Amino acid sequence: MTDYVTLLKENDLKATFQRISILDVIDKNGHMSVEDIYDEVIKVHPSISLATIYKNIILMVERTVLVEVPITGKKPKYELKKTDHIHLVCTECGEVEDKPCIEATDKVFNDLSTQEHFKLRKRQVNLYGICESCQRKIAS
Amino acid sequence: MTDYVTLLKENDLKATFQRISILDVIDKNGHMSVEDIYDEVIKVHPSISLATIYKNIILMVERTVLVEVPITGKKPKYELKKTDHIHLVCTECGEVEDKPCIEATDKVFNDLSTQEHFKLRKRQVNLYGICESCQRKIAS
DNA sequence: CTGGTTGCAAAATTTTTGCACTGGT
DNA sequence: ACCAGTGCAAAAATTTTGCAACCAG
Repeated sequence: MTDYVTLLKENDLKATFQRISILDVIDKNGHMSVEDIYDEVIKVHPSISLATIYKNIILMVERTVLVEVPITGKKPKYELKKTDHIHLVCTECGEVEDKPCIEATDKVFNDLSTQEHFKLRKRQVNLYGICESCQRKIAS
Repeated sequence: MTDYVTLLKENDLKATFQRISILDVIDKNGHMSVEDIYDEVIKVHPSISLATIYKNIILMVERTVLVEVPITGKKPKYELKKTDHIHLVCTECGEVEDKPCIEATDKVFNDLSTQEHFKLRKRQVNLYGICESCQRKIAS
């Protein structure tokens, strides 16, 4: 996915340089907080304002171009909308890695919802722990 | 669990009326934001300050007496530390319901972590949707 | 008693808003 | 050219901090 112009227009959003830049840095960096996004976008567009970042994130989340990923003890991060997946969150370095969903667990969650008469709309699985690279750093 | 005094002391926290009240309202109400907690505690302790709520939530989360539950698009909520469980989050009324974890999914998450050389510490499963009671309200 | 805790008020931080100007379509 | 979108500065909301008074152990 690199055609942000089309993506934006499909969602009735004008394809401004600011918006394209926001999508671009999120795509490159994976999972970013508002501050992270601002710090990166300002490099390619020095006059952008934080207010514009906020306004656009809110809009793009509403249109589900972006997805908010809430994380225990941290500011929420934002990622591009993609197929459902699991997050591995490293509590040492803060990195968030995506892993594909697993059919077995999806079925269990669907069954649980049915049983509870709960109309399931969205699954969110975060696994917190220490990533391989941080484990090495700690060991040494 | 009603012996908050012991719980606090076990965690090297003095058993003040403020802290006991915080634990008490969370136990009674289940999942609460900082504001929610303040609004309830002030009923039994009118002179409590928001700063005290903040300071104590931070402390109690550090000592894992409380657990932060981050929720998409909302302020985080806090719950008493208990055995692992799944959250059903109603996007209509905001209610959060606990459901026991399921061995099958836990095993899958453990296996995934092992395979990725990820040292798993904590699982967090939030299922977002519409609860039974809100479905009825919408239908009528 | 005494060190941890509280409550207040002030500061810092984060997020939202209003509005004149700009730029995409 | 029109109107959504931007950027600024100001306001609002949220969270943190410093400190004198207080109280649990």
